[in-house]
Amino acid sequence: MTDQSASRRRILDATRRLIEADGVAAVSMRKVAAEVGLAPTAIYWHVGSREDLLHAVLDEMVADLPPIRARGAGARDRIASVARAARQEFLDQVATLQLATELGRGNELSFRTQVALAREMTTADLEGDDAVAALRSILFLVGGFVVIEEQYRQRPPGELATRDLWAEVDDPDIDPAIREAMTGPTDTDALFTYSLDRLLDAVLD
Amino acid sequence: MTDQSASRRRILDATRRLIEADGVAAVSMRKVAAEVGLAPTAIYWHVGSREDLLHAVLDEMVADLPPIRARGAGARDRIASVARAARQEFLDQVATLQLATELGRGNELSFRTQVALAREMTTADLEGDDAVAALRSILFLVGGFVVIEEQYRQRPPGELATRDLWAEVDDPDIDPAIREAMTGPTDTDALFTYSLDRLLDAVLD
DNA sequence: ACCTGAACACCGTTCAAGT
DNA sequence: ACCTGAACACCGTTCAAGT
Repeated sequence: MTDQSASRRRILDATRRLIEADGVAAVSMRKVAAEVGLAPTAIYWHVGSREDLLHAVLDEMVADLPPIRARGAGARDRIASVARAARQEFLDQVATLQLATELGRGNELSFRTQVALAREMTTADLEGDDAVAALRSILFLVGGFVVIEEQYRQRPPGELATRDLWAEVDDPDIDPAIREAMTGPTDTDALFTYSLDRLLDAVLD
Repeated sequence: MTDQSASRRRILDATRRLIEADGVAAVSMRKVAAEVGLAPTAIYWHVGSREDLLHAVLDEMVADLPPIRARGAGARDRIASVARAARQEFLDQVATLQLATELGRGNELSFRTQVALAREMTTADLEGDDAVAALRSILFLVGGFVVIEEQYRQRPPGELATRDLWAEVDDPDIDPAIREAMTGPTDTDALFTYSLDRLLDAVLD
């Protein structure tokens, strides 16, 4: 691992820089090669195909993720803190999430959270099918929020947000107050806390 | 709308066929052109760029989606039925979801569910911030499930599922029964029903 | 109005050839 | 072991030219 060639090291670093600056789509073999001052074909010798290259970069990104640590005293607090930490991790590391999704390795990221949750469930003496169902439902909540928030952030300039679409709704079967509220922005932080709290209410003991 | 040229019609149909068979990535101007028997450059005259083409196809896919209808008598049943119908719609129309995500128009799909939920909230006399928070949390639950299930389905052949990763876990802080259960398959239908029920428990009155 | 062909600037990838 | 250059089969897109 430590005796990799300097060229390989520079190729991986340049690729990661490209991804974090302009997204996965911005990575081309010719661009990476230019960045490190090699012929495009030299990349193949060091890291293999474009896909191999992206996988290698993701490996390093995943290794660099901070561990998910539980905080707090009670079981509920600790479980909630894991869920919040997992979400925060990917809000902070958008490139990692995007690359993992692109390569079909989102499950690897999810796994870290699964293990952390399983530890807290065990500590809290939660057992059996209920514990597993609770674990998985929390997992989907976190994963769902992260992925949807990410999609929301990547909405192309021209596209309308749903709050704009709501401004044009004129439906007598819909409470005007609800309609009005839907034209406002969504506070995803607050919504996540709310959803998580409600789910934990229902799922724990 | 009805007086579009036959060529344009055939271009849109061929593109949609390509997307539904092999995914968005399989759509190239040259392939579409070959499919309809025109020179690649003729596509530009009829539908504009590749992006314009994809947007036009998505427009038609969205128009073809069946309306989301509430079923049942009580408020809770009707709200749950909307959530289930919304999820089912996209499990049935994977190509539509994939294309919308790719084009950053996932919010449009979400909007249909938002309106249907707002109607049921109004009928049930749910009002104020609580109703909106409930609506949005249900929305994120449905959206999260749909997107994650979709990602899960697209896992490339070589990649490991998290259940495989669990098989190698040997952590004294994790209940062996939980570990064992996590090596099994996830019944996403049951998990969705479970999560939705728990959320509705906590969110409705 | 509708379509073609040539052309440009990009891709990923293979492979023989060099040092 | 490490790297280059030529080459192949693809891309999206523009534009002048044809009917």
